[in-house]
Amino acid sequence: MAKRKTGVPAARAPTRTNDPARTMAGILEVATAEFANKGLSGARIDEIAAATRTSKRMIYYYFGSKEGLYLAVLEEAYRRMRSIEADLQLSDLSPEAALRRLVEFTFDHHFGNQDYIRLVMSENMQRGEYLAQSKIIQELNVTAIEAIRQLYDRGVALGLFRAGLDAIDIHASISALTFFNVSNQHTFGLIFKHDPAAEAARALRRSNIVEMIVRFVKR
Amino acid sequence: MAKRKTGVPAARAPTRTNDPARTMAGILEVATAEFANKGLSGARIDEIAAATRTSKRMIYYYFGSKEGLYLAVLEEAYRRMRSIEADLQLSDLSPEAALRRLVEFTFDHHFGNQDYIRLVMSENMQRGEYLAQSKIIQELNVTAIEAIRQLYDRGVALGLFRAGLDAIDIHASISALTFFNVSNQHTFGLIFKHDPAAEAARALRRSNIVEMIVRFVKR
DNA sequence: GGCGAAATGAACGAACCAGTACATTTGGCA
DNA sequence: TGCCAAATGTACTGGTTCGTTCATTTCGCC
Repeated sequence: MAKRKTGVPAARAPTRTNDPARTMAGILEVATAEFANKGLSGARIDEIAAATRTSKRMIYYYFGSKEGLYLAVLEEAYRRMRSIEADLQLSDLSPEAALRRLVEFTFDHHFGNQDYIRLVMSENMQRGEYLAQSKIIQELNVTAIEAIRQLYDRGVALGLFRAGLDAIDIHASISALTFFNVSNQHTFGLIFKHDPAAEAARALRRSNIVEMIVRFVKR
Repeated sequence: MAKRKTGVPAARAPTRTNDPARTMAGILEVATAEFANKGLSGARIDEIAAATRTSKRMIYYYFGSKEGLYLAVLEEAYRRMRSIEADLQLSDLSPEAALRRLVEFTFDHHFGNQDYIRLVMSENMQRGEYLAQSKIIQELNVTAIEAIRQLYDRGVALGLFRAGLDAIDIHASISALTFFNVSNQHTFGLIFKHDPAAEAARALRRSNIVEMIVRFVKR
């Protein structure tokens, strides 16, 4: 108002710059943290907007609704997850080494991406309602299964693993053990307080989980 | 108004009956379902009140606030959980049989009490904030650990189990595998759809979990 | 049989919150 | 260089939701 008005370019006044991609990315980043922290119903659009460089208006402009934003956050989180676990070179290793590596990776990855864990928890509280709406996610974690199937089949062929197991079932066990370690840390830790040297406790837990999976598949 | 007024007892008109215990129990029951379904922030006090024989006024009269009601629900759920798992006669069985029985029981119990699972999920979304406020819960699941410790020590003494394991760690594994089976059923089932003969799949999953735990502790 | 505390009912209010109406600016392109 | 669609800012609104106020009824007890 005071700066413009005349034909003068106003010496590059603090003027707005259109940058849709940046705006959307910024919204998604803030929204991811908010939804991960408070869940779908606990999250507040106003708080997301306030933490953004832009305004609430833009959230609705790009994502349509709170649910639309939530779904976009969910999809992005799954997509990121998949792309990371894609470049895990397992075929070079022996079946058992590959399995150990996979479990260790999953454990560390879950521990290091608690926002993702909490988003999945949240989505399970919604009974998968929003994930079901997503087309792109359906085919996602099939790759995770493929990695297990391949290493498992190799192990069976070499006589190292016992036959008759299901790759999905193995995946379920790995996920359960590593996911729970993060998802239920608060209630579990509260009842059985053992945080002194949490670092050491976690390392021990990690190796026990690896051991449990390996023992399950070996003959 | 029309019924009373005169000294006539009005032939036992549909008159109110004070029954605090019943009122509180009714509120708790409805609230448990609501909080389990929608979580703390998703739950609606008005909906709880509507589903009750009584009114919203009574919820605040007895529980003070939404959070107070939530905490009461949480405590009651944990208490119920503990009382059920208390009468599991494990000392009569061999260590391995006892362990199998404990895992099977936990699996079935988690599957059969999904409200409890969802309340625990919800509480973990709140980072254990409310559970931490509860005095009575702190000492609760210590009994669950004791059961494991006893059967494990017996197994080690008999040379059946390998030494050096931690009862809390074993408990964590059992909980993780059985809890996840319910808590993440929606996202997991969505990605790897395998519901045909869900009954059979669940039985298989159950026996695999038992097998995994047993293989972990045996020499 | 009546007194007072406990228990209950009905309606209301104030804050909160998702979503929108209106107005403006930016920037690619003809 | 001017036009128009895309992008953005500001202020508001209508419904929802926790919690309360005011009034009444029940019932144990003296």
